[in-house]
Amino acid sequence: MGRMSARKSKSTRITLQDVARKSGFSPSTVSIVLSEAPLSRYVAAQTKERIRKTAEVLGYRPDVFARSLRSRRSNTIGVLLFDISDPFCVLILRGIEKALHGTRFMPILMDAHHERAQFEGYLDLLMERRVEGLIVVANWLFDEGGLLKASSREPMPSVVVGRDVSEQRIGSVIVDNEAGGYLAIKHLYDLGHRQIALIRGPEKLIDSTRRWNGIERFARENGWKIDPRRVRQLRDAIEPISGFEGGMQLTADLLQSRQKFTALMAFDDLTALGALRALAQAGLSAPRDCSIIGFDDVPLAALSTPGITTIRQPMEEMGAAAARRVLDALHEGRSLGSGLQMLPPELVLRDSTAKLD
Amino acid sequence: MGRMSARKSKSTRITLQDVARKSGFSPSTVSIVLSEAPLSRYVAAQTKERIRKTAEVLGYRPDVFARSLRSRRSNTIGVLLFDISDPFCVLILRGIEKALHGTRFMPILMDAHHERAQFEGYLDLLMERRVEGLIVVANWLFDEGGLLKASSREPMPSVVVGRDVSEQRIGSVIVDNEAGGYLAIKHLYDLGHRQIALIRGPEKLIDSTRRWNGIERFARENGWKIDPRRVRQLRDAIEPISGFEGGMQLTADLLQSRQKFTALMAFDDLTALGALRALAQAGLSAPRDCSIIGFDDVPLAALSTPGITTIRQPMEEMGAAAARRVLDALHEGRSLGSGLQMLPPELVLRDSTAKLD
DNA sequence: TTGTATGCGTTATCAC
DNA sequence: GTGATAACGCATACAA
Repeated sequence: MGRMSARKSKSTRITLQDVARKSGFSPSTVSIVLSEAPLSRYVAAQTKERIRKTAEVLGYRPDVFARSLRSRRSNTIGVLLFDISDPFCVLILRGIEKALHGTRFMPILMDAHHERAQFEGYLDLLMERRVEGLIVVANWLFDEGGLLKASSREPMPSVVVGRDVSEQRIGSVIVDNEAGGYLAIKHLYDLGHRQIALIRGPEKLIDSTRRWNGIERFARENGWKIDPRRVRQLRDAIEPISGFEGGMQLTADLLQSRQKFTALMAFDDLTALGALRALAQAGLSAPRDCSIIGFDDVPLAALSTPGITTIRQPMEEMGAAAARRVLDALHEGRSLGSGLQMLPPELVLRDSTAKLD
Repeated sequence: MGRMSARKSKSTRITLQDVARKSGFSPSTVSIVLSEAPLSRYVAAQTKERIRKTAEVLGYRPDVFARSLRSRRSNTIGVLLFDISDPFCVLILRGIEKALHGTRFMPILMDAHHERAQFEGYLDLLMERRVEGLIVVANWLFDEGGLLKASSREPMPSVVVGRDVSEQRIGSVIVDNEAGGYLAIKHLYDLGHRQIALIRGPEKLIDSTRRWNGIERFARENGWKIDPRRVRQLRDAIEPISGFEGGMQLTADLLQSRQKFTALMAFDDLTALGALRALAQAGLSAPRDCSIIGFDDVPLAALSTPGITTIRQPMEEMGAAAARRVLDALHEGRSLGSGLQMLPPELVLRDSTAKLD
């Protein structure tokens, strides 16, 4: 009776045992062959063939849970988003997915809704699911402390994309913000603009400083003077959308200040869109009355009218790079994952900037 | 020696056994208590207390894989997106997440990149991971055949949000497109517009027809005549972004046709943005020269200048509704999930429409 | 009300 | 080159 029990599976779920019986080989051999374990190198080609065929015919699907329980490998990589509604994230995601596609790994996504508690909670969840690696997509502010803590508790290859946390022992993939700031201001300058208003990013965001450094370097190199009266700064905030509000408000403020400016460099595209709105409300339009340049090249930048000239972050590539680093670390066994990787930005010409006449 | 083996776990992973030993109860009791099984009703309060405390102290984390292997439950719900880069999806996602939060279920996201093959592949992947329910977020075209097939192979509660596939045995959650079309045209009409251009959605998209029906009903009820010379239709396409291109092109076409129109109703927000661009290229602007209304209320609609007046789909609610239906079916054991659920649209006033003077 | 015994489907370690 | 056997960590039927 006990011997028969395996036979009476009602839901006709095919197990490895079934394949073994049908093919005439032992479960071990079947397992080795079907999971392409190293040992399968020593299995006769004919045997492999027969086993594979049988599995195919029976429609065998390995049980993920049994496999993971036994092998201690989940074949998953955790992807922790800080806020998926930020268009910045989506393309990064795509890059990650593409890089993971075809490997044995599948991404598990969690969105923290820019809430710290959720972030930690989901991190725990991912660890519980035994993800073998971790990619954090960070936009704006996020507290890397929690990540560090968790990551050290159960060390695994971790990469943060969008934030430089390389000082900690975690890998980072970011765009070269300094070069981006330089490119942006250079573009406006090359168009003939000299009276340029600047909206800096939030103080606590390291990106802000980097981009600013790029601007200052350009100013130094070209004998251009930054007029502090034409500079504003976004306030620290946790929601990306606040860039729009901020851009709108600060631009209105700039307009009221009676400091003439023929061009405006916004911290990012959302800020630029806000600036556009403020301009319109004052009866002005870009680029006729004022050129505007953004940063990021989120999808919206191309869809607004006028299209926003901007500095593109290669987001898909950044995502892919992050994924590849995790994969490499996983593959090579070394816990590599530390160190900073910077990708070059790129000027994208659209219609919001024009030559000063 | 054998007896000791449990003790020598190197990575200090705490198992249920450890909790049992430490607390002095048997593994089964501990299991019953910690997983809050029905039987735990009969366990002495004091026992529960002691077991919970011990687990807490030891830092016990149940092994997801062992648990799922044994219980045949994955505690996951598959979420299959047709294209995450469509802003339409993101809010739906959020709704799903929020509804699932706090339940024992966690969503597993897969993005098909509007490719049919990927769709099927990921569907398989999800089944392999033994998701207990399925939510498909469908925008634009998608072939429901595959879903149906898979779903019938291993029946589980499935809901599609964004497409009406209730004819099949799958649940659907959508916005009331007919009411939406009605609302949109009514708004323009109420503003005094009579010469209204219309850009219909792709022919194969059932939503197009529904919205059109709403328009026709309004026309009938108010003695307004739809002039076919002012009507255009988006071509069938699979990428949501094509709405922008289409809107731009068709609007340009309308402008050239010399059929005067004072307002334009676009199939969706992306189409409206395209129309805005075409208008600008012709030296016109909304709402001064032409009022424009969209559909969906994707995040971009609020950020463009002028802000797009639009018909809001309650996306977050739709996602939540879908999730709740799956949860209900799961909870009640019945395979309910069939039937159509329609949520009401809502007019969102922004700046792209104005009274005809 | 609690404990014992067994098996979920795999993979890993040996032995042959 | 292949097979027997023992875990992996948990949940549950059944016994007590």
